[in-house]
Order: sequence, then C-alpha cells, then structure tokens
Amino acid sequence: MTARTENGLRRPTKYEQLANILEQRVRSRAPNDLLETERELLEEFGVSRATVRQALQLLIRKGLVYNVQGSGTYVADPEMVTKTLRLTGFSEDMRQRGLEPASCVLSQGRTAAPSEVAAKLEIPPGEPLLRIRRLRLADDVPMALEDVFLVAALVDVEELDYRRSLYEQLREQGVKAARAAQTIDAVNLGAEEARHLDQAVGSAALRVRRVTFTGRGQPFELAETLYRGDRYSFDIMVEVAE
Amino acid sequence: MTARTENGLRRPTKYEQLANILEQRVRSRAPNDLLETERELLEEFGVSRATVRQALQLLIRKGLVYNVQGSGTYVADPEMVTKTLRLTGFSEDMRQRGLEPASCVLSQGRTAAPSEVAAKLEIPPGEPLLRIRRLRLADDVPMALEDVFLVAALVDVEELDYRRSLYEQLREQGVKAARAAQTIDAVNLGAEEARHLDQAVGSAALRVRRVTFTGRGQPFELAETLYRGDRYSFDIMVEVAE
DNA sequence: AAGTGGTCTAGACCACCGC
DNA sequence: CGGTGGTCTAGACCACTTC
Repeated sequence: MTARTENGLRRPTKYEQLANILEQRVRSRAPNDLLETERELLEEFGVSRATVRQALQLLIRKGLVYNVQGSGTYVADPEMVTKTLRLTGFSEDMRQRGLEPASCVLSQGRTAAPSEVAAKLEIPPGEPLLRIRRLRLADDVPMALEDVFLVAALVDVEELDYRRSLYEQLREQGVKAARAAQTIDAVNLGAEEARHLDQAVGSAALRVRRVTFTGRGQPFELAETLYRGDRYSFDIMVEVAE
Repeated sequence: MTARTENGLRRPTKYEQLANILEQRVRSRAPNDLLETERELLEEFGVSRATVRQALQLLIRKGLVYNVQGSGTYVADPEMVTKTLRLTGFSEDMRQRGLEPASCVLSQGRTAAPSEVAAKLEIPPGEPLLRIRRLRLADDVPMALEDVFLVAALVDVEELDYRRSLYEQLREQGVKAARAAQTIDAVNLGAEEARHLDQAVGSAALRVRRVTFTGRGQPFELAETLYRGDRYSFDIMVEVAE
C-alpha cells in the first residue's frame, strides 16, 4: 500500500554491484578457499583496484571473506556469517531465525518524558513521547516483552500501524536509524512479566536496552526488551580493533 | 637497503597518525560541531584525499564522528563513544570500567576434546586441549565464572602465566585473535555456580559463549563465561548495514 | 624472487545539501 | 548555485607471504 518514493530507490554503485556478484561466487565455495586476487578481479570486471577493494571491504564486514596480507583473500567460515551484527527489529530478527513473528499491543499512548528517559533521548524532561508496550510472539509462543519510547516530535503519530515494522515506517517518514547503543544484562522475571511470557516467576531473562540514533547523531528511540532466557540468545561477531 | 622494523614494532601508517591527531582535535570539541572539510585536511596535512578519508573512516568506526553527505563531517555524541565493541579479555574489560581485576584458578589441566567442543574448534575429537576454570573478581568481589578451552597444539603450555592476560601471552606466541563469534543468553544459576559467585541459587546470570578465531579463520579458543546479572552488563554499538 | 594485500598519490566526476 | 562528502580511475611503492 506504500507509495514508494524515489529516495527508496537508488542506483547501485559499482562496488555494490561487484560485491553482490562476488557474494554469489563466495557462497558457492568452501570455507578457506582462495578467492581471485584483487588484480585478477579488476581485470575481469574492468574497474580500478580501489573499487575492487571497496567491494571486498563490504564482504569482509559481512563476515563472508577475510584477507591475509601477502597471501590472498579467502572464503570465511560459515560459522561467522550468521553472527554478523546488524541492527534489526524484532520481526526481521525472528524471520532470520526461521520463526513467524507476531505482536500483541498491551498499551499505547502519549506520555511526558520522565527525566531519566529524557536524558537518554537528549530532550528536555516533559517533552511528549509515544510509548508502546507489546508482547512479541514467535510461532505463537511468547518470546519477548517490549517497551518502546519514541520522540513524538519526530514521528507522525496518526499514521503508525503497529502490525508493521516500526523502523520501516519511520524510514518512510524520513527518520532513518543509523546506529544504536545497546546494553544487555540478565534479570529475574517479576510476577507480571513472567505471566505475560508464560514463565515461572524468577526465571532468567535477557534484558536489552537500546537507544537508537539517526545518521545525524540524534537519538529518537529508547527501547527495553525482555527476552525469555530459555528461548532466545543474542549472537554477535566481534572484530579485533587493532 | 630498507630500514628493518625492530621487535615486531610496526611503524604507524599515515592515516593512523592522522587519525590520532584528529581524535585529539575531535575530543576537544562539542557534539555536533562541524569538523574541517576533507579538502581542508588534505591541504593542512599534505596528504591525499584517500588518506584523509581512511583516517576519518577509523574515527567513524570508533563512533567519534559522523558524515552527512553534501554537508560535512561532525563530532558525534559522546553517548556513542563508550560503547564501541572491541574484543577484549576480562582484565582489560574490567579496567575500562574502572575496576581492579583479579583471578582465582579453580582447576587447570589437559583434556581430550569432547566431540561437541571439537566441532566448534574445528579439530578432530580427542585432540588435546588445555582447560582453565577461573573465578574472576572485580575489586575483590566475585564477578564471573570462566571456563576456557585452548587448542593445546597452538599454545606453549609450560609458559602460560594465569595471572596475566591470556590474549596477550598468546599474541607473544604468534597466535593473534582477530574475530570472535559470541552467543549471549540468560540462565538461572545452579547451586555450585551460585556459591562461587556469592549469589542466591536461581539468580539470573549472563552467559557468554565465545569461539575465537585467528586472522586466518582458525578457531583456537572456546570459552563460556557466566557473569553475575546484578553487577555486569554488556555494552555494544550497532551500525546499520544499510 | 615473485606475487599478494596494504598504503598512498593526484587527479576526476557525481549526488546531495544549503543558500 | 558553490561546496560537501561519495565514488572512481590509473598509476606507484611498501610489507609480507610463499616458493
């Protein structure tokens, strides 16, 4: 139903096209296979070496290949591929795990920002916020409890459809998520939380608290999600900085 | 007739030097301040634009600055700076949090790799492993229980000093950690675990399971760490892939 | 010694932002 | 419109691995 505007469509760059071709090629090979050299690739595709390296950099960041100086570029172990960290919402996360996501809105409405929330969103206390509490299901089993605060000034409240991806709708309104700071810890479920998640009181849960930023560094979302400890795990790939 | 590098000390590249200078500059400015343009920087430092961009890319990945196409490069919000994800061991992790790390070895020795462990380390079952179980303390308070398997063929067993950083010693032996795949979930502590961590039985704990890889994609370490839920949280920054 | 990825240069044009 | 970051070229030399 969405009227896809021009800004959604963008002519792909050369290195993106090249990365897609190489991704196909890489996925059809075995781990630790040697890839073509950069000089072979620039010859084959008629681009400069910088473009080849930019494409390979994309694949490295996806965890698909790795470089060894003086030796070559190699196909990475698939173990690493699945765990590359991306910023996704609940729905996409579940689909990647092969589960069917669903939602149940527990409450929803406007509130004035409490000082603690306001600080994290870098707005004055009392500023209007949109708050949504949802129970999130995967294959019809309760999976997570989500409590989201959105800066009301940035979102068009009337048009939000809680059954669709929140990020997707915000992107259509020009609010593009670029980074998120997440804090993960473990907590014991309280009575009400346990009841919603169909767990015993005191069961361990993964608590993920997230502040999401636009490309301009402005925070626009604060979310706290409680995941069932027995059904959910958080997978990430970490690169050594140096 | 080139000058040889000494003792494995690497001469910093131009873009690393430039990044360090710019980092100083950036840290002395306020969030969302406009940085010099790329063309001003290449003029100022007498380098090419590619080198300037490579330096800025480092700062972007550290979360210190952000770009807006057609507008400029800006100082990022400090909220993001602290949470950049790096692969660190327990000791360094604690020091970054301003806590004094300590260790207590619970058990240590050689074992044959169980099939499940062998699969994750990509070695044949029964291969010799070094196993170390440690209680980790921060400011003299129990913080985590750590169970580490190392591929014995890759480490010089006699020389390991359990009071020093494991990664540091492995690096000295030529085993350099480059990536790690981590799985994080929440569990309730069992009786023995709770006793070690000075917690009530059933308390929530963060369980981090990690497989660490060398630059060549070879796994050499499998570790499982249980962090006290009431004292530890895992902080990460996520970039949107696009 | 030959070949690889890593760094670096000096240009060029494009897409986008703000005036 | 001028200025910005984004992309791209065609070279060059260096550090490292491999033989």
